[in-house]
Amino acid sequence: MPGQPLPRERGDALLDDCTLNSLLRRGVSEIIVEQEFVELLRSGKSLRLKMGFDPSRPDIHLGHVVGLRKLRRLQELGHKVILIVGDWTAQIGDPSGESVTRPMLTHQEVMANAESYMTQFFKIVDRDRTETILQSEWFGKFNLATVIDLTRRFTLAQFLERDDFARRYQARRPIAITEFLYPLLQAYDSVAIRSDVEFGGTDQKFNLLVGRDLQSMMGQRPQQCFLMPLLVGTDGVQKMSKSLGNYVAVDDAPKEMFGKVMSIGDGLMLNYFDLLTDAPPEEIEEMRRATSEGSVNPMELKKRLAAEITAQFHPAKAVEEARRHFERTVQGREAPEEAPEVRYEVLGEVCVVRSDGVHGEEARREAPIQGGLVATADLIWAAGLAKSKSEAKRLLAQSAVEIDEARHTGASVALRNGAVIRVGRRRYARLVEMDRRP
RNA sequence: GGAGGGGUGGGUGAGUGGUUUAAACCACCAGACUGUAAAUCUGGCGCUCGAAAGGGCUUCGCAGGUUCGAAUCCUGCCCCCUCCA
Repeated sequence: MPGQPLPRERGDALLDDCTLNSLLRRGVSEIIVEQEFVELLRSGKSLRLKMGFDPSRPDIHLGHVVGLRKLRRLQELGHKVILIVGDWTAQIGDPSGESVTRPMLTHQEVMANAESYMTQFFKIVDRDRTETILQSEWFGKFNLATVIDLTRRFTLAQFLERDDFARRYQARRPIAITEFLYPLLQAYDSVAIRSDVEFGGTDQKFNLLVGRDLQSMMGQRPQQCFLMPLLVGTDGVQKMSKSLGNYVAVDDAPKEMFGKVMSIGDGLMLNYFDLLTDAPPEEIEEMRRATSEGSVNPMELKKRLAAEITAQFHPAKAVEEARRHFERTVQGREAPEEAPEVRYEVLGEVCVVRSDGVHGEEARREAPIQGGLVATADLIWAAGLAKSKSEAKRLLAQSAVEIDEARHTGASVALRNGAVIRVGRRRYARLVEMDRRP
């Protein structure tokens, strides 16, 4: 139940062995230092849990959710999340992505991105137990002297230990000097907010450790580093990331979310159950057995997974709709209950089509009409179902086009108000003549 | 400052004058199959004109040049890497 405020009582009593065990094991890659972390939890003190984000990438996907769920659990135990808006680090670019130099963001853009990030963030994490701070609160006061003081504390050799840097250096790829500043700034954040525990994916290990070191250099108790496994993306190979296009966004519409989860390989399913749902371990074990025995259809399990994940971000009704939509269009190969509408009007020899297009932008395109028939490829392109006319022709040749549930390969077709065009498995458009509803 | 190496399609990466819209692999798209948008197999994967056959244009960091013809040769510029100082 996302967004629901939590009961206020502190949770020493809640910290039984079972809770603790799941906290330390499930969806965790490594805790540095685990023993200290457990002691902190048991101390009854409300901990300051640090989580940073880069406002140049305001999108949250399931890969982030693994960690956010963990934060939520800890909030339930009475701890507090400190969310840092990385308005300075964003200007450097996290070296782990091997990113190209990024354009500097204006303050306005940063705030807009932060806003959008937070509405997604608070779908999982409790807003009332979160404090949000901008890095500029402390870095705004920095000057060259402070920066020099910071850089003096670490050596090149130490930084080249970092996996990303080491690999790039070995591969003779460029590393900008500013990139060395990234871990330093992130580390200083920990000092500034007196972090008790910092959270991040395993690729953040180095940055988190620098924070730990810097805190102790500056006379603070070093933070614990809580590292979470990187979620494998829908391609089943690489980590989930927006730039690789293998992600399921927290903001995805229910149908899309459900479908994307269904598209993961069967082998990835149990991993997702483990990291992204509350399914008890015994049940996951049971699923593992059932699938390897072949006594259950993996598709049924995956539907359950898709439903459970979608339900974390959408109302139950929408989840049911998404499931029906999937069963209808993908399994049943039928037209969806409602295809997106594309408006058209006939003006003499051309058919003018207005659509939002497959790529989002509003477009007004024309397809020629001859003897009452429209050129099919042009129509598909005009309706935004193909990127170019060439692509539309290719799709036609590959018999990927259906009009009113009948395969269509002809070069031209009669225009009909209310006709449903389908291209491939997922692209649909319903033709609606302007000022007339079917 | 000096010496050398390199920049190829969304990615990795072949290709050193013509058969190159550029191998191969990945990603992606489509079809077949499947009670999954899994897996597997097959095909496709610059734009444009054409019903089609086929034609035109555009592409190998950027800009010029040599040549009947250039990703490939020459010149200048930009960027990256290595070594020396």
